[in-house]
Amino acid sequence: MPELPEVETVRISLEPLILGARILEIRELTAGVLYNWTGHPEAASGSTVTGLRRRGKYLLLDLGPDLLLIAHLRMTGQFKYKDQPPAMVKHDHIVISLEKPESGRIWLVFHDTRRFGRIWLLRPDQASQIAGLASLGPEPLDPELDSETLRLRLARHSRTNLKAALLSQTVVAGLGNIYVDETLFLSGINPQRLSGSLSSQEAENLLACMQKILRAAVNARGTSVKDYVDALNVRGSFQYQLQVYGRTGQPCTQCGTPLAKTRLAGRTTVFCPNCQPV
DNA sequence: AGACACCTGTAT
DNA sequence: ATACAGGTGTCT
Repeated sequence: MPELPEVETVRISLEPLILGARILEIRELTAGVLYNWTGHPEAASGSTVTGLRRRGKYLLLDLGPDLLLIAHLRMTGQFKYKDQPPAMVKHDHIVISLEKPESGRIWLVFHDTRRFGRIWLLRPDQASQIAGLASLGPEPLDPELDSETLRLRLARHSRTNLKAALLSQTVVAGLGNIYVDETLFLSGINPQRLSGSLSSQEAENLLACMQKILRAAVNARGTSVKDYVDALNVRGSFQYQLQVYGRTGQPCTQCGTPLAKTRLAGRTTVFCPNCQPV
């Protein structure tokens, strides 16, 4: 479900609600979702949420200087914020109960229909052991990222197509099926183009389009095609701005040509054959 | 680099 | 009954 804009929206919505709160207990309702690498079942109890960060599609909760809670929502994972004792429902897997200094108790429930999502409780020095996190490419919205860096990182996967390369979190972090298709459409680049074939000018345009799409999606609080809601159960609105994702056969918003669908990197890929020529 | 696996729900 | 869904780790 969630790509960079959705995870960022969860982070933004949760930050003012849980920063400074003290964890009372992390309760596991379903085995295999929580990976406690600290060696202590109660390691988090008594620790304070001192920071909420995002890296790619990972959400990182700093629990003081010596403890870290990392979450990946994968397809259908969701944090539900509650200020009343939550009634458990199907697919609730983890309950974190906290206490705010001046107010009362709050709860964070990790809910995940498909159970692909994961939560790790670990020491900060263990974070590098999460392979997917350690191998992430640069943040696409980092102002330090330049298009030549992007072009060279894409060129490392020169024998595959741009769709697959942009989905690979090691090239650039945070894009998934929706935002890769939207970025390539806005760039006017065919998703089948070889990853190493971009000119410097095309790479510059690609990065600018990627950033424009991601910023607009964050501003719209993410895309809610189906399941996605933030921690306060609020849907995003970027689905109303989608140009290609989910619009197979519908007319291109730029030229009217019916949008085409193909399968790349195992994922449905929608593009305009006229605006994104091979 | 690509197929398959992991899960459950929904649409056809 | 079958295909497909915002993702990614593990096997060819």
